[in-house]
Amino acid sequence: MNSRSICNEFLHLKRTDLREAILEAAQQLLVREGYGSLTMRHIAQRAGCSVGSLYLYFERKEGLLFALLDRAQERLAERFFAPEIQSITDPRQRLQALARAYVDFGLTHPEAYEVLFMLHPRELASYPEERLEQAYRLLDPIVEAIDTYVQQHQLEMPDVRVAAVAFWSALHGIVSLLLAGRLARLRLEVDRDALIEQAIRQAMGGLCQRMRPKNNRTA
Amino acid sequence: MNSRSICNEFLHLKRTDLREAILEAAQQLLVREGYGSLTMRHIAQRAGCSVGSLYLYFERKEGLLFALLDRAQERLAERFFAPEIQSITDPRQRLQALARAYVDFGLTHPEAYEVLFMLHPRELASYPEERLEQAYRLLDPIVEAIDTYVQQHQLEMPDVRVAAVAFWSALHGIVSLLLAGRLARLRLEVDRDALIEQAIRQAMGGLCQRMRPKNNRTA
Amino acid sequence: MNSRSICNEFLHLKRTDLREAILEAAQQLLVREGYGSLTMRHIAQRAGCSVGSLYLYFERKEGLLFALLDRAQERLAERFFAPEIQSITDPRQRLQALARAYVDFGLTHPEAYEVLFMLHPRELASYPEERLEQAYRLLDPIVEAIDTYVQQHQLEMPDVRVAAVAFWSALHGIVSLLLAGRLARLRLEVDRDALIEQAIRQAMGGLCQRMRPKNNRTA
Amino acid sequence: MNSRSICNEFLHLKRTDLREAILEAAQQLLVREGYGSLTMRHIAQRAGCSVGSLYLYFERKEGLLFALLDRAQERLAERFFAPEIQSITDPRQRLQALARAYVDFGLTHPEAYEVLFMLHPRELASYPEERLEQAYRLLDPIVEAIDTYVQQHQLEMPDVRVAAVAFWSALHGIVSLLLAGRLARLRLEVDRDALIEQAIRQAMGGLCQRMRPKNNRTA
DNA sequence: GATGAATGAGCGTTCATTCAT
DNA sequence: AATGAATGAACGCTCATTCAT
Repeated sequence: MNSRSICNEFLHLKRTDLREAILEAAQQLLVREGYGSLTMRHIAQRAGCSVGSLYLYFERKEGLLFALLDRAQERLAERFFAPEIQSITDPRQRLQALARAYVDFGLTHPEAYEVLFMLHPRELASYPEERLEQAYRLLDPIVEAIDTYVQQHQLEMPDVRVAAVAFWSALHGIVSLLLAGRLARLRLEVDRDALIEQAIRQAMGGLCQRMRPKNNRTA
Repeated sequence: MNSRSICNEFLHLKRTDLREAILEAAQQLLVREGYGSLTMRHIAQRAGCSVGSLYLYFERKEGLLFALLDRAQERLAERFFAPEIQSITDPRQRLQALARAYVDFGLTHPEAYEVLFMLHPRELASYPEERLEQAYRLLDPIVEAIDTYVQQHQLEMPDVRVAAVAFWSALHGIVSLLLAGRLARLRLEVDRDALIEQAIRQAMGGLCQRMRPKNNRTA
Repeated sequence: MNSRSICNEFLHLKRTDLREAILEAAQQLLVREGYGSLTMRHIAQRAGCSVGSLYLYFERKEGLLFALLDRAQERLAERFFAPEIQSITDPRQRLQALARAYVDFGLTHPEAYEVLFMLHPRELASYPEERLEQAYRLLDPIVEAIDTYVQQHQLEMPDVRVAAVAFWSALHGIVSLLLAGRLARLRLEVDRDALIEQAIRQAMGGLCQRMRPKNNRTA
Repeated sequence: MNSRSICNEFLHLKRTDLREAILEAAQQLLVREGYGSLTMRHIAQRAGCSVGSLYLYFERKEGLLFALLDRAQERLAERFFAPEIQSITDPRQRLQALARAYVDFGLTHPEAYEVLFMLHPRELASYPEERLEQAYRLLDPIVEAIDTYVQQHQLEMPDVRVAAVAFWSALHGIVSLLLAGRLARLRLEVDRDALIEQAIRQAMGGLCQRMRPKNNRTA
């Protein structure tokens, strides 16, 4: 072990700090200025380091984005597996809690959400397959909750995973529209929270519509 | 007579059609390569003309994007106001037809949908206000259909516009996830059409969940 | 003589008019927007014709500039050889009248002056030698007036042509500084006309300073 | 170690000197090829660096021009405040020395002169006001010298500042005509230096012409 | 005679990336 | 570990000029 290694160990905390600072800077820039303004120059400037330093921690810009994705995944996972939610036994309430957690996560961590679900896959073409699949495994809690819910209420449902994806897509719809600011111009009479609550209500309501199929389908 | 003229004759392309060719090229590029690759050089190359020619038909890149938006609006409007849908009298069936038309529009005209609903508003900052509001007025048929549906079925619903937006956001969710290719890796057991059908079913089912609110909300 | 020639004769006036309109447009643009903004597009737009039409009357942009030069020469010549000036017999008064005419010409026809004396020779590199020399022959009236003046007052003067050039350069100095707007910031207490009058006075005064060389040179 | 490093070592050029090399290149281009050819690409090529490197030292092209102006100002100031001139006590001789210094400065530093006094103000529209006024304050030594001269010789002169501007404009006239090469074709019998000397003589002679106004003005 | 569509070259500028120090 | 100087390629855009009609 030469002096450089020693130095590295000694500086270990600082090293990690700069890496984090870079990721934070990139995240902030992404959500504030948009992907088009997410340049290495700006990241370095906001992180308070030189451009070259970025390449000490990330091989290329793409790798930096991948790291952002990893972070975002972790944060969403923390939400989904939090004791507050896991301790809810009633499947409907747990599903509702998960839905709220998802939307809340998207709105309070727009940068993470944007990276996770709104960045075009093109930009992440070479994101390792395994890490990407891991991302979508975040849906498992929703699948499980729906499964339990369906079984308990004896609902008819051909494929619970399909229902879960449809449920998730409804949540993604409201989050992405809100994040993109597309609902601002609609001049709704209700505030944002009421809209969200209604969207969640409808998403959950959609899960049990199969109970009375006869009256509705051909009415 | 140079090679271009020959080519043009061969392709039966009048020069006036170059404007359309440019828009087509831009649309294809946008959906295939992403906004980041939507450069004037690429558009010109794909349209088979020089960069300068783009500026004969569009004042700036922004104007070209705006024209794309206008086209997309027209196409969606054609779908929504088609006789096949307008002739449906049953409000539920008409709503379902609108939902299917919306999703189908998004999937068969991904470039239009992407421009309309997935491009970041930042890129369209100077899109004329009136034309943008006109775009969102495309949602009116959905609002009306839901309104009729709710009244006919005597459903409780605090604000039909909010419900319509939530309904729309569910549709947008499934379309945007499909377009972004985010559902490809989930290895669902059903095909794409079944997933869409289920998503629409849940979105519609969500509209009538308020009929039995007491047992579910606080159970 | 075919029908085309007949047509040409018939339209002869119109043709000449367009040529004049182009030159006028170019002149106005040159003085209002500067050489950097003197583009064929702008000229055509202001002249109310198409870009291609410019090339019917001028082989290239350079040729158009040359024509501007020719016009400017003619205008200055008209001033210098006007009866009002030619009829002045007193050499000093004629010289003064010429000086005033020169400065007035520069200030009232800035576009012509700019083309004649302020455009960088680089831009006129291929201006035909003969036409350029003809331009500088415009100085002849000044030379003659000074010559008569010197002889009449029996002034000592080694080379009257050199004196004339120096005299002219003083006039050019004040005109070019005024045209370029460089004197605007000096916040002089006098108005423009007084400054011009003083400049002319000094230029003329400089011609007779050799009369009393002893007291001045070594004082 | 690539070829550039070798070249740099060979030329004993430190990297910090690149800024100077860029300014030198720009100066040469400006005077040799004209403002129209003063492009960032040409500057980079002549300076032996890439285009991007220009932007390491100057925020924009305009900033590069401003730096040129600053340099030119300094050089002229050095001339005017040189001990050789400041030590001259006789006001007439000092004025003559200043005039010679001015003309000599213009002819030996044509690039500086062109930037300072011949570039169209349009190109320098956003040059900071203070720095521009500082440029024109360079004329102060001339004003002072004339003032002293006038007082000592008890000349009549309504406004010494106006006289100074007229004096300066005479100098500017000869310098700008020489720099623009407009006098080359006149085929004068005297050489350039004699012409300059005569122009200065006339400019100075003009300052004392008010001594005998009565006989001349209305004759 | 007149047009307008078209182009290739070039403009100022910014980008992700490299590398000697 | 960290830097900052440097670059080639690409960006959106404008130019003078050509040419079939």
